[in-house]
Amino acid sequence: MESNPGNSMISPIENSVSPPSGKRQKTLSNKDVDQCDDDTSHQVVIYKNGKSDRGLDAQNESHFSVEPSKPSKRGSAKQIGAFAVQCAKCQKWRIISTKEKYEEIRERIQEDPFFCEKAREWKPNVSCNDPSDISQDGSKLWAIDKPNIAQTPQGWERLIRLRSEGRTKFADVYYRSPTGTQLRSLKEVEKYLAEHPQYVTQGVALSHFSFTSPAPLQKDYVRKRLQTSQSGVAHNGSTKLFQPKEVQPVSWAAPPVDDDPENKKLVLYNENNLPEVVQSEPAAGANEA
DNA sequence: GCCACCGGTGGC
DNA sequence: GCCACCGGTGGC
Repeated sequence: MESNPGNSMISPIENSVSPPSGKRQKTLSNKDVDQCDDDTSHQVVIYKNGKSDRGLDAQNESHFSVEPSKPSKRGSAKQIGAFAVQCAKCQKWRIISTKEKYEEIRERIQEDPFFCEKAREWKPNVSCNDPSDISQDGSKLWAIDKPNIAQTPQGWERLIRLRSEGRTKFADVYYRSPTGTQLRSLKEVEKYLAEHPQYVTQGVALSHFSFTSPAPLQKDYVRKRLQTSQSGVAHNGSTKLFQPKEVQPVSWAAPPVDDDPENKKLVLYNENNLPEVVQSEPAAGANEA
């Protein structure tokens, strides 16, 4: 038995803001991604600088959609563009069709490793022989999600809101209750459930909630208290996209790091309006809507 | 007025 | 030192 489920999941996130006026000035350039932390192996993020998304592997983007349920009041919010999971066998990334499916997989990723075949539920003939659905080329913002996060209860929604670069935190996690109430901590959930016992009766429990947010691959996305380079890491935040080849094997995938409960999932963020996918290998069919 | 976004901080 | 929690507030 393979000692480790070693697959990770990621989810591309994109900036769904689609302001016609589009004056996004943040365009991180390629410096963003510096995946140093080799040991973490649990979080990755890629930021997409608005370049071209030429060879999009569209087939996925069409399905997924993390609809912002609300036209985002502030146009700056970045939204998750897609969710992906890494095959425990071939290490390739597969875009997961829906957020729900993603959460379902994430919840059991350790006991029930993900393999390309599983993606056939929404991508008919896919196998390990097919190219990865997305590649880490620095054109998107990536973040690794934590494993073992319970599936969001029916009727509820788990939201991840990214903060902008340079803030003190990477993202905020919220839950939206069936009645539309947004809750931002376990305490609030606890209180809410106490006030709405019907959900408890239905089986909703505190253990079904987790406010643990994904972490960015780009380590300096979040402002550090002191950016001294005390750890002689290879952290060269200058301009450079990390090289897919080199990087891939690192963190996220980390098949060998089985005991690391962390490294299981990833989330990918993207600042553009386009949903998805990087110009990875020309996957089969680029059928963009 | 509401709420998305942010920073501060107390507790671990 | 990290992160869960929460209050403040500016943009809409």
